[in-house]
Amino acid sequence: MAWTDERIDLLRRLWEKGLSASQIAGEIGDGVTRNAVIGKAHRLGLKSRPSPVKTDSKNKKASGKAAKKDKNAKVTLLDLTERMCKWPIGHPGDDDFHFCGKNSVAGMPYCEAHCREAYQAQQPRKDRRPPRVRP
DNA sequence: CCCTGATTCGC
DNA sequence: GCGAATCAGG
Repeated sequence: MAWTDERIDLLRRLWEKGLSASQIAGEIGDGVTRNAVIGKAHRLGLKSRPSPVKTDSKNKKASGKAAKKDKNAKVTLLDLTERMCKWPIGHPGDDDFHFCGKNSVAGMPYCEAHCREAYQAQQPRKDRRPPRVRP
């Protein structure tokens, strides 16, 4: 398969749209793996941060008109599932208190972004290059 | 075990 | 240029 302009364009859109590499790969199909997507994306000079899943707390900019989703769709504690980010938004007791609700990383209480938030930004990997052992 | 993107490196 | 394998991390 070749990266035609169309595909590249699609990749760009989806990537910037916030879809995960695996999602994009699945979207394109045709044997494209997430690695291929990431590889290409990287090559294209698209983002380069450690697993970003945008902390989109900020509502999207409404270009003129926006087909708003459920404005009252707040993720409450009761809406949380095992795989949802339990990052609190607002203060407990507050009327606006809700949760991030994004897909959380398996085993983690938060989504990747918030996990990283909870801990610390990833340290620059300076020395990482153990020679791969391959015949 | 699920997943994320990053990087390397033979092709 | 491509992407599988690998890495690093949660």
